[in-house]
Amino acid sequence: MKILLVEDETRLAEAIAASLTKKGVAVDHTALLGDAIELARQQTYDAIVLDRRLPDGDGITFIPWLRSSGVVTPVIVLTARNEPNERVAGLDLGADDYLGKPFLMEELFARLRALLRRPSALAEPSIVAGRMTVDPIRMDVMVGELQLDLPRRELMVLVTLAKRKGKTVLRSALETEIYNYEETIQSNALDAHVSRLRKRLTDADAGVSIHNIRGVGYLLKEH
Amino acid sequence: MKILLVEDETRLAEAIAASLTKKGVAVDHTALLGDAIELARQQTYDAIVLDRRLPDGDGITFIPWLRSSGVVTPVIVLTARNEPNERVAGLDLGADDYLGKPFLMEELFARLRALLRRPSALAEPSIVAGRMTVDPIRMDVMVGELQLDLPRRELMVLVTLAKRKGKTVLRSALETEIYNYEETIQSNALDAHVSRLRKRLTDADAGVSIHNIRGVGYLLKEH
DNA sequence: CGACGACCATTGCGACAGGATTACGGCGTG
DNA sequence: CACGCCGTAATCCTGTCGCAATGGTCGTCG
Repeated sequence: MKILLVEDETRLAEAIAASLTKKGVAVDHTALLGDAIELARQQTYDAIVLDRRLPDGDGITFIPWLRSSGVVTPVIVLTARNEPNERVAGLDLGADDYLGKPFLMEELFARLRALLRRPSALAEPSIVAGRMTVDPIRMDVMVGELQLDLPRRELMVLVTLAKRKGKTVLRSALETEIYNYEETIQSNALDAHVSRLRKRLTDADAGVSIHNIRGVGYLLKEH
Repeated sequence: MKILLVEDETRLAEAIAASLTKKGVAVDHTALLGDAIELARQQTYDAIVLDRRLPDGDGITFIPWLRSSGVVTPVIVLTARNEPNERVAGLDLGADDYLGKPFLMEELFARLRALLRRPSALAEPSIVAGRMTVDPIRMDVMVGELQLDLPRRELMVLVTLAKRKGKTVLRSALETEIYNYEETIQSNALDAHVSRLRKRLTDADAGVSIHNIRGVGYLLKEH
């Protein structure tokens, strides 16, 4: 899961990013509306968390722009005060949820999950593969009755592969899904994660295997 | 799928070529407008990626030349800044899309796919042949419910044959489609690929066969 | 009608690129 | 300060490719 965070208060942004990252969510962060537009143009996110007060304008103007570009990604708007009229205006413009500051990280994550669960959104029910069940929203993995806890990066790899099980996932797609634009990898870090993940999957007897398509990407198959 | 890349920044050009090649797209690359005209005259491409700033002129002048020659190949223009007025000018001259630098390879590929999907262009819906479904845009092949993973070159052979299934594809056409003008083959490499591809197709029971027309080329038939 | 030559099919080989694995060190966390 | 995670890089391993040798098939021409 990857989200775009548009927030100019550094401390808050860092807190949100840290909290979500811990849960296996990749976060692209920017403080400017202009950059946000650029990023949204370049890739698709599972959700967008948007502050209203931004240095270069009202965040809410971002939403019509998105929608007119045909982007249906759910948007959560953060606002200093939870004024009812702000709420209405925002929702009218296509925001999917509102959250007044201050708030608990837990609540933000819960609302994100809720949005992603909605059938209208890019709903993703749990994925079953082999003896394994992957919940791409809660970001957890069960093998049989037992929860398999995986390190963050390996979890992200597994979830994105599971979302397209049986189909090849481009190497580059994996990279953009798992790393944000700040952390560029300049080695085979991805391969290393896949390798370690494979080991864990066989150890846990998950009933799946990760294949490589040389020069193209990876592919999750049940066996 | 084969595209013409006109770009004089070596590093960027290499990055684009590498990225597209990985996805099974053959790339002819030139840094000069003059060479581009020459190449476009000699063969047809599925799309053209064109930088504006070139050593021997503004890339955009290429488009009217193309159009007046009756070439409808879609063109994506790369430009340093995504200025609205540049945008308008370019689109007026017949460019099909604009992409401001810097951009993600993913986006370029996505836009290429989008252009090729347009009905006006050389639209290519999935091709069904036997038990096999070939998606010439995503460059993948399904047999029944299973994805058939093929090495890059064999994949390219299969896709170009599938695009004209039931019709003979000239040997020379296959060669220019699969190799760019830098890598010339001086052996029966093509035959070897066809042979290995045949084996994989029968193994997977794809329900098609590749016939040879002596002295002319190859032909994909369902059986 | 038979034989020769051109063309094609198949397969093994060596080179090479790209992936797999793993040890190491840095870093954060409890 | 001990442990686990992560990125890096060194090493090993495997798939793919172009090539060429061999054997087969088809057409043509004497």
